[in-house]
Amino acid sequence: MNNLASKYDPKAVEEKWYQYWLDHDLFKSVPDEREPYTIVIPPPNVTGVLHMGHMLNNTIQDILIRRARQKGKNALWVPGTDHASIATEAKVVKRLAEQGIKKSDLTREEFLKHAWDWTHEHGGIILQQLRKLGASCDWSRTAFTMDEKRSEGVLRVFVDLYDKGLIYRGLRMVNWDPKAQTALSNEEVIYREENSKLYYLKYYVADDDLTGETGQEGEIVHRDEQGRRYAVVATTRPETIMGDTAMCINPKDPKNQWLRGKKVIVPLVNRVIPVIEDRYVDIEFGTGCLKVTPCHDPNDYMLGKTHNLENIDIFNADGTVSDQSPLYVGMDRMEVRKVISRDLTEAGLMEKVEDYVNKVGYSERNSDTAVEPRLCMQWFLKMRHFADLALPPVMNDEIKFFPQKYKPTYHNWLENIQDWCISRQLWWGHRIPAYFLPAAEGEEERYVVALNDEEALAKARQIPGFEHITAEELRHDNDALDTWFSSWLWPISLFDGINNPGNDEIKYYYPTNDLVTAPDIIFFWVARMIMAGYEYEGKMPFRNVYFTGIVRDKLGRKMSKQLGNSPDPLMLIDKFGADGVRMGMMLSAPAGNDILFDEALCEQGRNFNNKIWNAFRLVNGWDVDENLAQPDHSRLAIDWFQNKLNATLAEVDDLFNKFRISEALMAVYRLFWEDFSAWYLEIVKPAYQQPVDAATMRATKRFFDILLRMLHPFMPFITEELWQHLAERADGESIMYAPLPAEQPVDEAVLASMAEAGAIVSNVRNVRSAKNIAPREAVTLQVVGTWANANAPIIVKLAGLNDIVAVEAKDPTAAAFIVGTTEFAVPLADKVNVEEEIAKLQKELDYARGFLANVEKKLANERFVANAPQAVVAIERKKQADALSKIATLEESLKALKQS
RNA sequence: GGGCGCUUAGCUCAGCUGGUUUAGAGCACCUGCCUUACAAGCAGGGGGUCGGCGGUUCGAAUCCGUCAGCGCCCACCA
Repeated sequence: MNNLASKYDPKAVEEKWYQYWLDHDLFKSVPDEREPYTIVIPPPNVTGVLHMGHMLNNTIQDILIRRARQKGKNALWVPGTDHASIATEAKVVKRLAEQGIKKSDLTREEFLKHAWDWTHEHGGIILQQLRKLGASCDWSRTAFTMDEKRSEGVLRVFVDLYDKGLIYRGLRMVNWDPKAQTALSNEEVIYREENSKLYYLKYYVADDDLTGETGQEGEIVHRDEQGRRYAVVATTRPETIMGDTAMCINPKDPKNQWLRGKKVIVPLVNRVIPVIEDRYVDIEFGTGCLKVTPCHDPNDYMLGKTHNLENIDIFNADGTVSDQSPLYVGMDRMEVRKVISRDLTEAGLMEKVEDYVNKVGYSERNSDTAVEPRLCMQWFLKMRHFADLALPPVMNDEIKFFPQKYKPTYHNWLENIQDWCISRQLWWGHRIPAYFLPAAEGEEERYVVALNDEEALAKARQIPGFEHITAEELRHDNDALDTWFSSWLWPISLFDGINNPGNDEIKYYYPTNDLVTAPDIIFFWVARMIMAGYEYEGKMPFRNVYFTGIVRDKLGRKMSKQLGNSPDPLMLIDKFGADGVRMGMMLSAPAGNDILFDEALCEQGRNFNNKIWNAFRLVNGWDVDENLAQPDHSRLAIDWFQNKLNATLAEVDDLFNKFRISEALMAVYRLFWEDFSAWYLEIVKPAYQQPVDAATMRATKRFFDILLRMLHPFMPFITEELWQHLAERADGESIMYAPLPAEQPVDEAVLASMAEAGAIVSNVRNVRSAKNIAPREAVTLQVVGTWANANAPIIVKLAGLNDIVAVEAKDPTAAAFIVGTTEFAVPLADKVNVEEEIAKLQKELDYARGFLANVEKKLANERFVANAPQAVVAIERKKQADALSKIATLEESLKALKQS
């Protein structure tokens, strides 16, 4: 009857259909008269490998884009990759090191050659992996943040913002990554709580005459055995004392009044430094004495500026001690901490060491490297202007965030925004288009900012005194731009909107519709895209932002290589099929929460595929008899399922509009498994080897078609595979473009009637189950009193009845149950167990009485009757009447049973 | 220190502006079934009083307050 295997085999169909879609350019989009629907992919690192976060994120995007196609939109999903400067450069440096090559031995050009080689070697693997998932991106548009167009756009934007006065160069305390040896933005620093130590160091008073008394009331003066006085400073970073140029106390601190105007000696270093006073110092913390190291702490830097302190930079770029320091030159900062702690102790200059928990900043890209505050010249973008552009549209929901809870976070960040350090001391990236003019030692650096060498030269020659400067004399800035300085242009640059403003593509596709991304890049990327969008297009870059959760394991732990709890997505696809994995992702992804991923969910997805597959096998195997009349139960089932389908279509639509995609999937899942397979198909299914009538077959295939369309965004492969068997189609056609039916009204009465019929069927099955009555053994259903349900033929078929008969009083040896207010009974002859029946009915009676008591309590409350809406009171009265009737029925049944 | 969010069956979550029979779903669990679409399955079943306390109300899982626990984001206390 059927040549399809009894199990669905994803491997046999996935590659075939993906190739089919590619061969027929079905993911391709060009502007036309249809309404556009656009998504730009959050570009993964070009040399990255697919992980579970990508799986989730891209599954959602694919679902949205496929659904948009079904809705008749011109759907475009643009793919691409990100050059990820720090991460990629780090990988290249590491690889070179393995070959015995040091970056510092290479020229910029040589290094970049290696980097491009690496990129071409590993680049785009991740995009290949996305195809396995079924991602329907328009691959002909694949972009790279460092390809020609995107690079040109970045430079144009830099020049433009410089010309607008929004970019400046300055000496600032920045976050320095000593491993990558580059500056970082504030956002690239991750603070982690750490168990460290608080070291209490002795700073002796210089030229102490030893005459000072113990001090005034409230003063705390330390003395050693010789009577020499010293101050105690608490610090977590004793290795920076070589850079100390002052000690600071709060002028109002009673403990330390005696130190005012004194000078103290830096331990080991023996440098004499002044005691300064500043209200910045917290009297309560430690001893109230703060060591001031202006070059190695942002706050100390501020103090240094205010109090005109000397700056001693004791660290090199790689975190080793510089020759500015009198001690430990060349030693690594972390090593120094250990050594100096010992040396201080041995010298008797350590008062004590305490355990202390504090937060230490780490580089986001080199997570094992503590960030070092460092004073250096960098490029910055003024952010106030951009914050003012980007805040209102989100706060007033022109751009909607899903879930909404990220709005305050966004607001808070923009309110307190600081200038963005955009320069990186890296080669892999967009080279900063600034050109320095020759300058004498000590003279202030002068530069021009221009798109290319020629323009730079022309600009330079306009500067008085430089009319005859040559290209060779101009020095191109060696630094690259922060990666995010290109990513923030993504929704514009993908359509060449920077280089070629107002072109047809940008006009058609921009603003894009939905952005799907993880919340951890809300500042790095989302906020900045909004800024660039308004600056360069005057419009939002996207209408909705859907923040996915972080993918965790089922115990709620973050996925990590160390824990080994991060499954390989491709292995999962191999095991469960792409559709199964997609479903597994979505089943675990409630909107707005972290997702707890469990392989069992992929298994559930695979099982569902199998369910669909087998339902299809069933229908596919039916023979049609054109002359056969349609049975009543089939006609009724079709009417019911049509209504159920309409209701679910509306429900799914609503859920999608709210980005409740998991719930939408669950609605379709239940519709297919419960309503369609367990009920509808069981009703219309002909007896073994019997044909089905033509009308029922037509309706069933039509339902199947619509169900496949509804499922397609979630499970593109199996739906395409089965769809081809349902209808004749031309080469190049695809379920991907098969529209969903328009909204249709739902007849609630039909649904209610079937619900009642279903309850009756379940009750009879329950009796069968309890009494061990074989499915084939027909039973009779008695109805006590008057009752009517149009779906009686369905009940007869599904409950395996030979008849439904109305009776005045039920058979005394029957198993009884109540649905609604009507009592039903299945005569059992000798099988009845009177005791059990009594117990069962008694339980129901107790429940009904309790229920009634509740209702009557309400109705007895005059204020309820007076104040509650009429409708609510009416409902309560109906409940009361129903309960009374049910109780009467039960009491009568019990009485009869007990007499028998 | 500031801000946000969460706490409903064993697990993961719905339950929107308070009242559609004394709370729903999926999974898990229990019982019985290899009933020719599917054991990756079928049928049936048990299970929560909605974190604690107090308040508003005729009526609260749903609103307010408070306490407890959990989580996230931001912030220069060395």
